[in-house]
Amino acid sequence: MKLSQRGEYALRALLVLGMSHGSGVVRIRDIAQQQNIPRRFLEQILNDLKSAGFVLSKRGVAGGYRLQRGPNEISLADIIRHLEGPLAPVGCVSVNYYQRCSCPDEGKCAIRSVMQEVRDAIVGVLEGVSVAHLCDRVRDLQGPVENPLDYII
Amino acid sequence: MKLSQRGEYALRALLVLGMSHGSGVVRIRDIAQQQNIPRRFLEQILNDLKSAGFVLSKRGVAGGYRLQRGPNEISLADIIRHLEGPLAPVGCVSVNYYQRCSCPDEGKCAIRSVMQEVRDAIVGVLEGVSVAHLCDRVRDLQGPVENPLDYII
DNA sequence: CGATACTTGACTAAATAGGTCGGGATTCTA
DNA sequence: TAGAATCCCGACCTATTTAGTCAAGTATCG
Repeated sequence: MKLSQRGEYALRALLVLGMSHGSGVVRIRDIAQQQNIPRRFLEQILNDLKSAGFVLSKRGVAGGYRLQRGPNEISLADIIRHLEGPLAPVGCVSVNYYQRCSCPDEGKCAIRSVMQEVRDAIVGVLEGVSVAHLCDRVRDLQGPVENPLDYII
Repeated sequence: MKLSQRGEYALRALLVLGMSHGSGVVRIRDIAQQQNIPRRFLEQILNDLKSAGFVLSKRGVAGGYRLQRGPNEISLADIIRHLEGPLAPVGCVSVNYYQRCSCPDEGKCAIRSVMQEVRDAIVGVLEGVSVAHLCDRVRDLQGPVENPLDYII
């Protein structure tokens, strides 16, 4: 599992939305400026997150984005699976994106058995962390601030 | 950490060499045929593994490849790091390929702290498995066979 | 109406993945 | 000592992915 730039931007954006969850929508421009993400690119990313059901948008003058579900209902595993595809290092041990490999018998493949362990280790971490958890970590690592947008993400 | 085709081929080749460690060299052609790897591509890969110090080669008529160090001295982490670069999902938590990211304070970055855990989980598995371990697994999963090249890898 | 935001789809440049190919250098053996 | 077998090396190629950019359109608010 490798996190692309796009993926990192998406996580940051979702974390921003998580931090200001409950207080209306946040504009693309604000997220982009604060997080130093190319605005046009972020538009594309948020659009994707929208059609995947992670966020909702509101158009027009007071428009912007907010989380669709509660921050505690979105795990990093879900997000990253949508953005980057399989969490597993090889297709033949992926649960959600399984792909048969060329070896004659998967049950007897030693490499596969190791990769299985790697997958489990990765998934174990990412399934256990939700956007809400991430927000908690932010608040733990930094003190309280006035504006949710002032947190370093 | 994602394993490319090239990386998978390399692991398979090293495992073949591990299985026949101690009984001379193995020809590229044999590995390629048995493992169904394009021969020319495998040449390239083994060459790379050679200059990285994982294998030795012998030229000429009875030539071929063998492991340079003992199978128990080569961890999957070492191999994959050489082949694919960082094991970590993002550069800013990589020990061997560290790369600063754009966030203003790494110590306060919540995303980074999660990625750190993912990295540790991955490395924990891969550092703990050597080529010798892989060979053991092969022998465990399959019975004993006459020719080391007959193992399914 | 007009300014402000999101929406949609097309486009592009650069890097990476997965190979292929030709010919050269060694080494064994007859 | 010729010739066959084997590894060695660098160049090349095509398709896909990555990281964006851009123009024009649609909804919303005051």
